[in-house]
Amino acid sequence: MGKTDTRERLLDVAEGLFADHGLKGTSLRAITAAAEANLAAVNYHFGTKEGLIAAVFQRRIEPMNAERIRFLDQALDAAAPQAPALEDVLRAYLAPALGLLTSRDPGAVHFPRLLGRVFSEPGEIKMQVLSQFRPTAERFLKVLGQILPDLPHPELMWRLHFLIGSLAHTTASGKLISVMSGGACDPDDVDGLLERLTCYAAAGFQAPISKTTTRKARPTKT
Amino acid sequence: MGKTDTRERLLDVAEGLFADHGLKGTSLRAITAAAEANLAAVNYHFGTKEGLIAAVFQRRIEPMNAERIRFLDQALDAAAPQAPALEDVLRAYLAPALGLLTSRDPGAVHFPRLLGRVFSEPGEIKMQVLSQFRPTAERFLKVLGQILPDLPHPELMWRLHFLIGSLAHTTASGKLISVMSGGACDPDDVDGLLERLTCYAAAGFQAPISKTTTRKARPTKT
DNA sequence: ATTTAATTCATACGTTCGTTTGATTGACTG
DNA sequence: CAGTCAATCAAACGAACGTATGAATTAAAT
Repeated sequence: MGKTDTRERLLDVAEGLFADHGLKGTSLRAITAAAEANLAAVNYHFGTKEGLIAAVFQRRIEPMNAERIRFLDQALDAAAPQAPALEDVLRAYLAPALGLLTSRDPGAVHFPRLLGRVFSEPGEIKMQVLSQFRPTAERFLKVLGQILPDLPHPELMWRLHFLIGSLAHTTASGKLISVMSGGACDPDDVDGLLERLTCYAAAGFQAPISKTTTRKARPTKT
Repeated sequence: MGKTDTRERLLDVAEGLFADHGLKGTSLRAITAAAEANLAAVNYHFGTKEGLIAAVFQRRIEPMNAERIRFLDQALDAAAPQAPALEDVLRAYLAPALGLLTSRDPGAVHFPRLLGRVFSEPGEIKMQVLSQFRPTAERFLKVLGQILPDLPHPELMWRLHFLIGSLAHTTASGKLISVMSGGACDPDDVDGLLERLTCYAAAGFQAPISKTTTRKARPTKT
């Protein structure tokens, strides 16, 4: 009793350690020790370290994609036959990622941190993870394009890119903003964070396109 | 002739390799081999691997801070005695980071990528690097606070945090958006990127504060 | 109760890592 | 010329890494 499956314990522990110390920075010995399992357990259950990494991501990404789509459909249904509010679409995208931060699932708390980190990992893993997000992102882009019909498609992609950056940075850097702000900003207030980011990004998405790409765009050098 | 100082060559090579493969993922042997130097050269010139890492960051951060302050003062002077435009202040913050992407300095091209990565590195190094950005950030926060007097200070910090996330993600993930957009978005158009991000963030900073933190903020569960 | 399959275990292998050492070089100084 | 000092070099060190192996253990099935 109590002692869950070894395989699951390894995933939980690895999730946290990967988020804290990076993929290369976390040894199988550290993982198996923290999970109170034998060193060979990882290779037995996942074949190789890369297999473990892939399993850690796979376990969370699919449910997260599903929840995003579900929230999006919810917003679409609620507003039908009209288009949903921009804020609601953005919330549908952000909430599943931020929601993990308050999850009761052990290990899930660390996943957003790990996810924010993967964007700056070497090519192989990054691309493999990111490809799993693409179909969901494209569904959102389609809806966003209908809400903002005047925005050219590449511009829309850039802005979603910016939003994902804000999200990733916020989840990956943890209590950093708390330190930088001297405690004035509370990163544990997930609901508040969701509102803040939604409202910030909604304004950004609605910004008029800058037509002056060729003006004295850059502050003068020297 | 030609062959520059070993110390400098090590810094240039390390900068690129760190950006590509991470700090833990880059061995001293890979660095010294690429720099055509002896393995012991790193320990001779920098004491330890951490010393090299610190030197790599230190070389770029101070000039970058100086340039940000210079651009900010430039904007302040140009608008005096009135407050500068929000866009110009944001540009002053973003331009020095993005400008490195088109620098002729060998290695400088890779630094923004490396910088975007450091936010998701383990505590020690992250805090050390970030503390060097703090004084500059506070100067910008002061000016931004004057331009947006109705925005509470924590809210302003959050929005700068979001902006830094967008910046870091854009520089760290390199050609990712090009792949995801099927080539529709060109990450090498640095001037365009600066304008895009400036205009997106300016709108975000000006967004009205969401008063409804307690409303049905989150899409309903289950 | 005996067999069978799945899991855990201690142990070891071959690499690669960061760091250290002591000799060697080369240029400048007295 | 002899002497000094900073820089480079080949070689080696112990530690930590991912992985493999075969025996020991457990649980399920016959």
